[in-house]
Amino acid sequence: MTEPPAHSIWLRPERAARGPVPTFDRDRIAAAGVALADTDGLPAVTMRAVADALGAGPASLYRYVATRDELLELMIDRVNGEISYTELGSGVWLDDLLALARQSRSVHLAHPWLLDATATGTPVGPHAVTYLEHALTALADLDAAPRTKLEAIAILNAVIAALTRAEVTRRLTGQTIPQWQRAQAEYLTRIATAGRHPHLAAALAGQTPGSEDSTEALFDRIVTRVLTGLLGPDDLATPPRS
Amino acid sequence: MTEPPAHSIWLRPERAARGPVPTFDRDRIAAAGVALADTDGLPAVTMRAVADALGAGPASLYRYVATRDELLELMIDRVNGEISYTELGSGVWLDDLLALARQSRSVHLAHPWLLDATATGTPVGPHAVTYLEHALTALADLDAAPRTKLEAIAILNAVIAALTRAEVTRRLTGQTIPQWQRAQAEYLTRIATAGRHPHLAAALAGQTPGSEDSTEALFDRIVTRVLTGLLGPDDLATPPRS
DNA sequence: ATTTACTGCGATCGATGTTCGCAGTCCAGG
DNA sequence: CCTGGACTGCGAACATCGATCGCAGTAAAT
Repeated sequence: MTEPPAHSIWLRPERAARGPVPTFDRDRIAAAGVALADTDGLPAVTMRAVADALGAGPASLYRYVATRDELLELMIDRVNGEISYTELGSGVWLDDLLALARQSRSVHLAHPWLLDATATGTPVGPHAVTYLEHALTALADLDAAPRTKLEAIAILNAVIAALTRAEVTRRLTGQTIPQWQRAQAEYLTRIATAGRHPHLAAALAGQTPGSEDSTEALFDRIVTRVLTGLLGPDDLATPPRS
Repeated sequence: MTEPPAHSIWLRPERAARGPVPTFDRDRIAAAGVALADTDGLPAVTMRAVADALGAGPASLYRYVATRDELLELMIDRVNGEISYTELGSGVWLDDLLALARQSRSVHLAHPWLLDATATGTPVGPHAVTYLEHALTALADLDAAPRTKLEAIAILNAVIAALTRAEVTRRLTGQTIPQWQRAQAEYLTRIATAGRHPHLAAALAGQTPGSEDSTEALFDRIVTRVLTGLLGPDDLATPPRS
């Protein structure tokens, strides 16, 4: 009766009661995975690669992790631990959430693979729970249903992800690596100028690549507007329709 | 000198000038992939599965598609073609974008795998361009920079995806399929009630599972608030900070 | 000391994306 | 009408990946 632990990895004890002392631990494994992903991207994080980055055999990892997705969960939670909460506690919920968003953004920029890793609806690890708790703390004085607050936080995270993804791809576009971005741009302009898409053509033509806003300022502005739209007073939600 | 076409699939001609008439075409392949994904999920869409759903050999697909990701692009574009634009043209940009968002939502609900397929920053196909054009048309009379409009649309799409993902997982939670949702809920409540997370505990306790709003009404309300926050008048963005 | 439970891991399985080469098919140009 | 070149379908195979199995060694519990 060796019922396998169908639980989440966070509910499973890290060390067993009996048996030899393990050579590694979850932290070292997660660190190795993060290092690999940071330098060579998510696809480079294979079980074998992580294993012999640790100097272990290919099958040894399965003593610590039930599946590759659990390894990704460890990695995600590890970089979520890099978030700092020292700038919170301003007393203004919008400022606190903005600080939180900035922290999340910088983590995503430092670990671009995080965007792909969290893209599939991944369960939340301990550090994500800490993040959630701080966000709810920031909203404690706000008069809104808990459900509304949780939804606002979820949407904030989605917006952060979208903005950061655009930023990452924009950063890579200037470099040498990518191929499909060129193809997409060529395709877009070709389609737009081939008639039948006048507004798109105008929008693409109206792009002024130089003299952009500071990326941080733009990020702040958009996050601010989304948050005020979501959590601001009710009369903002029924605007100039008239 | 058989330089392979490094272009996007949308820039590549579907049929060759010479040679035998192909047995299949991109539409049929995309349809087969969509059918497979609809019934058994995205992982079921393997090259072999699609091939012999079509009655073809495993390697024949590569005459139509350079890689599996291109097959996914075909599938994505195909379901994007299910979007209807008949309810647009109200003259009020918010109503038009809301109608667009509703259409996008229903497509995502009809094809849940779309969430995972578009999660990785995928290039846009012809039908996505049509979608973009309609969104820009709705915003034509609005006084804002093209860049702002494009960003607002991108964020709207991200919000739609987040809301729809929550809806899909909520729908599956009631059923038999998933395992990790239970584990996650158990983990969340255990963590929250184990102290150190008072606001989370309060928020989870404050959930009233019965008497929820209509999902459509909630969707409309959130999308409306996000859009007015993003594209509404400027004085909304500097709120009760006082 | 014996039992029990765990660890590291070589070998291996099954599945998947993709490539190669060949035989057959169809169109363009003469 | 014919012929050459280009394309098609596809069986076979390759590389790689996630995951499993079983065994020898080790540490704690009894």
